[in-house]
Amino acid sequence: MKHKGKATSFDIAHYAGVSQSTVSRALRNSPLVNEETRRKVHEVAAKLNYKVDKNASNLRTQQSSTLALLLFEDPTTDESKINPFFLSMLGSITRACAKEGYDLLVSFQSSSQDWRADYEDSHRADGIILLGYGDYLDYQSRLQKLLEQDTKFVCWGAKVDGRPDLTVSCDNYGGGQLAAAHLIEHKRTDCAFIGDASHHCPEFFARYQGFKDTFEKHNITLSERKMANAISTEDSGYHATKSLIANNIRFNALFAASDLIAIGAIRALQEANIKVPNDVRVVGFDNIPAASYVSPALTTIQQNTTLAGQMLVSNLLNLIRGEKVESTLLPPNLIVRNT
Amino acid sequence: MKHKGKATSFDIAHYAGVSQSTVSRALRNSPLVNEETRRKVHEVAAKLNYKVDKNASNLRTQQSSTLALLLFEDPTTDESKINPFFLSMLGSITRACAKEGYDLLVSFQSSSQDWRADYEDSHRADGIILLGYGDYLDYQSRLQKLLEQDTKFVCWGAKVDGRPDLTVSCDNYGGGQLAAAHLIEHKRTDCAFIGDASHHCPEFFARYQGFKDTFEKHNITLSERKMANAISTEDSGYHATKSLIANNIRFNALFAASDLIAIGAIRALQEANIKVPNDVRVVGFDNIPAASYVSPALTTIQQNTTLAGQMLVSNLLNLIRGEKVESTLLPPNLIVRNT
DNA sequence: CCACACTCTGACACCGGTGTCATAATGTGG
DNA sequence: CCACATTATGACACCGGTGTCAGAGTGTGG
Repeated sequence: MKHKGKATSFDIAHYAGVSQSTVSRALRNSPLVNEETRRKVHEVAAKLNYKVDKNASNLRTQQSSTLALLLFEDPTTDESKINPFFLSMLGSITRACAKEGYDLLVSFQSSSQDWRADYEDSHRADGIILLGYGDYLDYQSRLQKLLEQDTKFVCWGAKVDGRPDLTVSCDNYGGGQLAAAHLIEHKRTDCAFIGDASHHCPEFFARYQGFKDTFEKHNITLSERKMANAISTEDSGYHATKSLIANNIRFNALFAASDLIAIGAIRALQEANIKVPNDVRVVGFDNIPAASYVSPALTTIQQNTTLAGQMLVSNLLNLIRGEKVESTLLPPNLIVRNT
Repeated sequence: MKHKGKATSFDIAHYAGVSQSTVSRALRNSPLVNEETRRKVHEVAAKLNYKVDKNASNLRTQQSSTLALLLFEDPTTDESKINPFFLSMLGSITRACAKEGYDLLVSFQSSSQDWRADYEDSHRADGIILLGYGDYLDYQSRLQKLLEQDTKFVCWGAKVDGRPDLTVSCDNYGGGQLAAAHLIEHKRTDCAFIGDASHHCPEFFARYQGFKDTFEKHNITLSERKMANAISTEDSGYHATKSLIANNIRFNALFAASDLIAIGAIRALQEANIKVPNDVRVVGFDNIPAASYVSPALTTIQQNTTLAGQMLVSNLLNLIRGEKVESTLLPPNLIVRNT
């Protein structure tokens, strides 16, 4: 019963004394096959350590039980450090896939290069999940191309008007509102914002809008001067905050568009001998693992990554199955810690 | 020239006015095909947005240009937080795969459940990378089974004597030596160790051994009492350190088996009003991204994840190609920060 | 002009499954 | 006992490529 190479369904058929067709049916528990034959086949298959050849199976059925994840990195980020928020997402997406019986192909994309978005074209994956902040070079036109090719995909991130793709995202606007309400409650109305309030990054923009609008509802106008641009890295947050301080701009609260930015901001504040939270309260966004490790522990707006991963996967699967799917907005959550 | 469904090589053949065989050859730039035909075929293929069907191709060639990554989680860790060190590894492995033209299938394994290690059996992947700390339930016997099946795989982690698998690992023993040398240099010889010095986690054990041996070379014996067990989480490090303090155990330096443990330890020290690094110097292990964010920034032993990822992938590929491969030991690196 | 090498192309089997169709075996009612 | 439904099985085409082999077409030397 020893073999060279992997066993095929023909081997099983031979040893079980049935035809290969029957083996195939038996292994997939088709009701067409007799209970006893089924048992016999399963038994032989187990003994030979037989596994269905996915390539053959996929080829025939024209589907792969595999999803592809394209992770877009912040172009300026150094290559060994990946945004921890996306890593959390990756974890939950993997798990969600596994739960649905799908495998996951992971690819990190440098947005500068050509996308490696041909997983579906080449029948490697049934659908694609796009993960990344911001609006990359040619993002729109590339999405358009995916749509034209009738590729099944879902995006993580802000729903942009006029972009007809299916998205799952955190309610960034609502998160901004939560942050504002929290600071107002603590009478900190002289606020700085570190992030990017332009349209480059729709997520950051929405967070800022929700933040600003809430203040305005309380008849407080945020000063344009107290804003600094930053991308989602610790370093960028540090330098942006540093430049505010250097320009002698004062504030008693700071809202950062992401936790990494917030962590960098806190470093800059502490270096300038500004006490957190006594002098300046800080609120971040994402609730990355490190947020609870830094000291003082970061107050932040949590995105529910577990749920997000599940929604991305289940929306994508529904799309693949041809069901009607709507873009999904997930509620954020204020986590009050020590800043 | 508009099609329903995806184009096949027959479609290309039809439009290019050649046979399907020639299309296949032309697309793979076989020297057998005439330059002009080659160009023509490529042109038509591009126009039809043709992509080779990987399933068909893999089925025929019996290889998948895909590697699988099995990530074993610390069983006690809450599901949304994954050890950041492994996430860094994941990033570098992805990149290394891409560079070699391989795709990567990612799977998170709960070690309690059955391994999902049949990627090779089912021809989904040409080889497997195993990533995880420690010696899990049935780890040995499962590896044995992989070996018997002649599955190609490499492991990250300590080389355990008598385990005939191919590994890539950081020189954990050497890292422990570095940590010890650093502390001795600063005259901190009254050291605590937080981790697991038993054999449960061979990586942690090797780190401790290198640490201890270096002290002994300086005629200093580490007190068994100043050790506490912890798994690689912030929380575990916190509680372990807390219990040392509660037992009135004093020390002026602390070596943590991982950065997460170190970060938890620092929190416990600070809560007990013990100053870091003035009262207690702390050295971690891994150099996870958060290590540089926490304050004071963590002094730690760096593992070169970029190189590690590359070595895992290239060793595995060599193994697949049937070349002779040796287990690889990577040199660690002391990163001095503020603890 | 023929033998032979060389270049390029097409026909065809093949990879290992899945789905369809035909059919053998058995049971059931009239 | 025959007509017919029901159940279980095998034969076979098929998915879309790749590799082998045979042969057409052209060139070169004797």
